[in-house]
Amino acid sequence: MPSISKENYLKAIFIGNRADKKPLTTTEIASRLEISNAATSEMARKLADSGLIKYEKYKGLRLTKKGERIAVNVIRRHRLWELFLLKVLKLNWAEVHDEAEKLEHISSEKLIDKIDEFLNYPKFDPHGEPIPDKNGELPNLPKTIKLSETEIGKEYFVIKVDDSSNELMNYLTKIGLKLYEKIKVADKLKFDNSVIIMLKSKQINLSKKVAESIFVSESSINLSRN
Amino acid sequence: MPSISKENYLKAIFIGNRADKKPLTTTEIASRLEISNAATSEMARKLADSGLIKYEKYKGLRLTKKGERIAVNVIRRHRLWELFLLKVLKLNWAEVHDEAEKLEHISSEKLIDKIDEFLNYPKFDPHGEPIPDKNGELPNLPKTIKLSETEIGKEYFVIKVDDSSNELMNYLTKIGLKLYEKIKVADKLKFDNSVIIMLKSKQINLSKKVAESIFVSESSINLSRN
DNA sequence: TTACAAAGTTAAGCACACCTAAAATAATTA
DNA sequence: TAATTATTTTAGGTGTGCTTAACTTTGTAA
Repeated sequence: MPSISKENYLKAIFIGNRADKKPLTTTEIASRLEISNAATSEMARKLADSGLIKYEKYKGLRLTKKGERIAVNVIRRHRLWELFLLKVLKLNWAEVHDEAEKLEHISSEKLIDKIDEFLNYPKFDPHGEPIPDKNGELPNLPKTIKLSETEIGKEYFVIKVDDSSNELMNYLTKIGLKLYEKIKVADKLKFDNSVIIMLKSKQINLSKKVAESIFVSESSINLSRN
Repeated sequence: MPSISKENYLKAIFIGNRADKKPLTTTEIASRLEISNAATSEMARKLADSGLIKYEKYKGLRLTKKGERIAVNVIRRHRLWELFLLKVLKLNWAEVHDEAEKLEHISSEKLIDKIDEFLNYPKFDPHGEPIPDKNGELPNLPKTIKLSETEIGKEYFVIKVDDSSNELMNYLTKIGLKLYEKIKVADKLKFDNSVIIMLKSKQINLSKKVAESIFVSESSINLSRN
């Protein structure tokens, strides 16, 4: 079982993973984890020694199958805790992330499975990110586009929101925009690139920045696993 | 905020605290935490430096008010988590303790308060140990005696059980003996010092060892805080 | 194609929390 | 009381994960 620190490196590598599969640089990992380059170089060597990543000096690094399994498991633990803390224990957005960040490293497999069961095997976390199952399988996600890139007049389902800002989550909660809801794009203003949507006959104007943080799909998704 | 390690020392000192209030020895703490004497001596110095314990070399140590506040808070976190894991997430006795042992150190005040609220401000953990409230106040406990020291023919309420053995907890669960239940001492056998009790018209023979691990009172207790 | 800036690695050192072994102190017994 | 034994502390050392500073490699612009 890798240390908390090692789990965080593996998770950062998994999440930072690029679409083109090119190796990540140690610098990218360092900046993501907010530690020095030096620490990352050193850790890269250790992780490579234990077969968790593939690493060539000056060339970057990528997860091995073994490392990926661990990373996916950490992400499973994180996302289940986030959902649990928000829905069951009613923590707010700001608290949920930080708390899950700690809990993900110290929860036994058994505890996580119990939480999974309690929540009835959810497929998505509160931001719409997929929750890997016990075997590391991710649920299918429909293809999503940014709300800012939608077509006027069409209907969409809200599938995912950027999880990096609690401010955004609070705002969306306040205006009543929830995941999986159907919306209609009423208009898009050239002037400021804001998007006007219809949500249950209510008209809402979303700024460019907000519209770029909301991911929608033309098809809805099946939420439960069984 | 003290480190996990420091919290464990403070907790061990609080729990090991003697009735006569005499200072504990570093050796006692070391054995409780299963670490070397040397480590404990060193830590005693550090804790004394930060004003969490009073420590005189070769003379033993005791908590200061400040140290006690922290210890009680750790115990609050532990006992709330134990109850939560057992009742809500249905972990078994063996898992509950180890898990709580980790969770108690990384849970924010806010999270603990939410758990407290979810459980409706319980006064006792699953072993019958009192749960300190947010201010560190412990609920009143009735005077208890060991089941092995009761009088034949009298009725008692089960108040507390020794929390050091999961085996015992499993056994009590199996025979259906729960906390707060009323029992009648039917007989006590001189032969093997076992105790025969009536539990809801069912007769159960408890061995000397079991009877010494169960604490009872003649009066029942008020379970909820409000 | 070279030379130099940016990116990345190694080296040396620190804090923490532990260890074993040796030294110091306290307690016990002759 | 002195000697012996038991307890407790100090000294020196280890592994982890971080730091800054110095060095090496890589990529780019002249």
